[in-house]
Amino acid sequence: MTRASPPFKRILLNLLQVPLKTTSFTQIHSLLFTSGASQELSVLLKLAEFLASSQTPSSAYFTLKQTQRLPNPFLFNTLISSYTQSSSPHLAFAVFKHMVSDGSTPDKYTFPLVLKSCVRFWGFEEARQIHGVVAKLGFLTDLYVQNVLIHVYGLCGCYPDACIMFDDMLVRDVVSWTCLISVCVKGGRFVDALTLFAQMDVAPNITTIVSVLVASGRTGELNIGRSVHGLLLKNEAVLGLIAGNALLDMYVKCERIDEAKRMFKELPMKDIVTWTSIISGYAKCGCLDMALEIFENMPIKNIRSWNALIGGLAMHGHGKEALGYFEWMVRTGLKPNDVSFIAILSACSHSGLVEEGRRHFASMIKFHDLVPKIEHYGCMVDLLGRAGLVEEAYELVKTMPMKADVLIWGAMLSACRTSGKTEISQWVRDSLLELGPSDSGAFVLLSNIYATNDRWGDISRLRRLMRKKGIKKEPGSSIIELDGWVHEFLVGVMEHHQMEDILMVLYIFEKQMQIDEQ
DNA sequence: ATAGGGTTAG
Repeated sequence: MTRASPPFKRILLNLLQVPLKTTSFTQIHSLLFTSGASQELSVLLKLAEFLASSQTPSSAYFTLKQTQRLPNPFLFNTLISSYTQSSSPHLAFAVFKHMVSDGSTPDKYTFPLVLKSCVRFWGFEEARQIHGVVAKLGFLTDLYVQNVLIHVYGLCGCYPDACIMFDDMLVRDVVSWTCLISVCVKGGRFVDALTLFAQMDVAPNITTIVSVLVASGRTGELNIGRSVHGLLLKNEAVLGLIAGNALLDMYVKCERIDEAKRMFKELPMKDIVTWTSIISGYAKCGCLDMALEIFENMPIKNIRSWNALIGGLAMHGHGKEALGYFEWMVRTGLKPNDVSFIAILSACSHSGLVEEGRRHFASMIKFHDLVPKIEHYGCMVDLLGRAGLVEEAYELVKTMPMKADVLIWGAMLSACRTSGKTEISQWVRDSLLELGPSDSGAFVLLSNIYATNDRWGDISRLRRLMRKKGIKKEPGSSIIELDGWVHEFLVGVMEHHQMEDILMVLYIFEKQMQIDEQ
């Protein structure tokens, strides 16, 4: 018998569906060979998936290898992709290592699959090694491989490498551009994302547009967001869930609640993301009643929906209510995350609830298994500072496990201003200066903090300080030299000519956009 | 058989 009979094949496939004990697996395994089913591709693919769910990479690898006279990359690729989707994605890399050291040559499909696993386990070093193998085996010119390398490097915290990949490419397609743009967005480089979009020389598709909408929202570039919206309308794009949500959230982030409301009404599909987004919109503009109403009518609520509501209450000084909803959320069995704690700590801070703030901060570690990040320390410093407890804030900054950043120093500085503790205040100023010229971005941030608080005196003092320290950048802007011309870019604001570039791109691609969303 | 997208806090 060279081929398995159809019923037998079906039985095997069904057996491979369920988790098995080792003994029954051994029996199936021998049946595979004696029946000839090991020649059936569909059975082998199921076998690969099954192995990934139950065996170590090396035993899975060698089992699959046994089924073939020559190593078959296709089967190993399936194994890699199954491990990538599992809860232990780094095992995909282990399979890859076996392939390479065992002489089973990877093919062009292997690299994107194994690189994708690196994104899931933050494997920058592994990605580099794979990159080396890619180069050695001559796959560096493969567009898929190049694109996924941009993506992996960008998401594993190595943005410069992603840029190098992108710059070195001779041919870039829409995915190449979209990869880099989305990497920028994920890393908070929103202006860079928009600048890249303005330089695109291929038509964007809906995936590109989604990233651009996020970037427009986060930079508050309503004009770009609106133009992108216009482009979608002109293309008669049927908005899918993701694009619709991105558009809605762009209006929310640009604080255009009326437009967001209209979008919300018109969206053909809504899910938990849509609801959360509109709540945060109502969160933000002070329409707490509307936010509450939507929240209560939501069919499903996740941690982000609760955080949006609690954060909104906190933002508008309803500290007690925010805490109430927090307790309620915990009672429903949802686990608060780090953002939940930023929301309630800032609620305590704005409402002067010192004792509650201290208690919740302590409970993060004790009861919720969370490690406070610098933002949480920042909230606490702010809370203590506002309550006039400068000494305690000072102790906290001294004992916290990480280096203080400019926001912490900013909170300390305002605490000192009202307390008159000159000794601590001097220490804060000295520490701030130690951040040094490399941290000129920090000064810009600080000057923004001052600016929003109408503290222009502080700003001019800060500028003097920066000049004295040899920090060249003026706060609030950065200078870039291009083709011998010096352009000054305002922080967080697009330059006029950049804006025009983007509108031009939108115009050019008006009729070329590939609407690939159903 | 391989690549890219949305929501929370400050």
